[in-house]
Amino acid sequence: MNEIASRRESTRERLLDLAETAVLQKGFGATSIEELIVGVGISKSGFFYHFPDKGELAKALLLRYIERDNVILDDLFAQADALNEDPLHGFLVALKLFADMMGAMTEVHPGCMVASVCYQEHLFDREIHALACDAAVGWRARFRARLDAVVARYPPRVPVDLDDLADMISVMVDGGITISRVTRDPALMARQIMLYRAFVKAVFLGA
Amino acid sequence: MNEIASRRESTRERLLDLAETAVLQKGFGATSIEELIVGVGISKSGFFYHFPDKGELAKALLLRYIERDNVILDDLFAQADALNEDPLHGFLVALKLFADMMGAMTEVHPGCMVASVCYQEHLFDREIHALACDAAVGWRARFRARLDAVVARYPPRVPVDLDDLADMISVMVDGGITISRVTRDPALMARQIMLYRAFVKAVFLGA
DNA sequence: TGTACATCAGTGAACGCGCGTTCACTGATGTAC
DNA sequence: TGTACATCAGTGAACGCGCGTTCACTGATGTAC
Repeated sequence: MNEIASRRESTRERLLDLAETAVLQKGFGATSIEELIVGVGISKSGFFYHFPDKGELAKALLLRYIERDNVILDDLFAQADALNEDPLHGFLVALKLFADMMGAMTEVHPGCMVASVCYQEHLFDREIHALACDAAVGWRARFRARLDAVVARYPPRVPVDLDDLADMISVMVDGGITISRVTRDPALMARQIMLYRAFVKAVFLGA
Repeated sequence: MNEIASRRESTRERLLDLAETAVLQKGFGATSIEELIVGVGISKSGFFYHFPDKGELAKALLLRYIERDNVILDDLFAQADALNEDPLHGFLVALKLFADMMGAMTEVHPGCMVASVCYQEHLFDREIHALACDAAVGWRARFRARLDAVVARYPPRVPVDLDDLADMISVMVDGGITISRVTRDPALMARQIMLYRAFVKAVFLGA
């Protein structure tokens, strides 16, 4: 917390920063320790001082990603709730804010860390997979809680399982990332989130 | 087309088969030529007789995957159309058939080849990326054509862009694969497709 | 029908490179007494 | 305040392994005349 530490980010953090962008762009396997240490300006042994092995880097990366993601979502919902009393309208506002946030990313959307780590590699131990699974279940619980509040006031007009509807947002985000990367259309993501929002609206308010 | 050729699959085809399952499970980078030739029972040089380099394997894999995918979708729509005159009901039946097909896969869903190739690797040249992009645009066109037919008879009750709604199915499939893998719930995929179906229904028939 | 040549579907040995990992060591800063 | 020791944040050299790739060669089958 002293001046020096806050002004210059710790080497470990810089390694994670660099690794994050690289992994999101080309995957974990294709990201070499070499490129990270060159970027940060330390020797290879320096890397192994911070991480016992490459798997530990993956774990740290995933952990940090999930934590940050949760902070972002907390902020977003807090913002939406500040503007709204009604649970449905709060949820819809949050989705709009989320879509805007995604739309603000001008570059082609980078990957989702959870998908990046889980898509490709069986390499990883179950510890890492469990981490990713917990994250997905956490998202489900978060959105499910919101939907429970909505459903208490707005009886759904379309029969839907609320867990599935909660999962759907994760599905849209991960799928949106993939399709927006493949088509090189960064705006696609935001439009898809808005479609999800339209669906939620139709379910609880009718078409 | 002679007896021998049809009875015993060609070595090249067996290489592609093996590579496909491996790549879908752990990604292209993590799939080694070594494991493929061991599985097929040829020498390493035998592999390079069939593919000039590993990139050419990726291209062949992607091409075959996209072709097969199109055949499956053609069949599925043909089946649905045989049962139905109305474009909307035909589309809804096709989506149900699609969800059933996905649900029938008991194992955890393997990846999508397009995502597998595009997610991780910047390694690949633009030729491969162009292939994947064409596939995505092809899916959009396919579903868009269906939606155009629907819209002619059923004015949408929710304002949606038809290209976005067409893309949404690709988004749901790719996202569904990721989330179903992470949560190890193979049935998740089918349920998400059914949610998409519910959305389409709500858009054109109302909630 | 026999011979000459071409193509197909590989083999086997060798290669160089980069990657993740190890290990003994070091110079600067912090803490105890 | 000075000395002794401990911890932190690395360095530098070496390693072995597996990977993709190359190249000269081969044995079986197909085709021309």
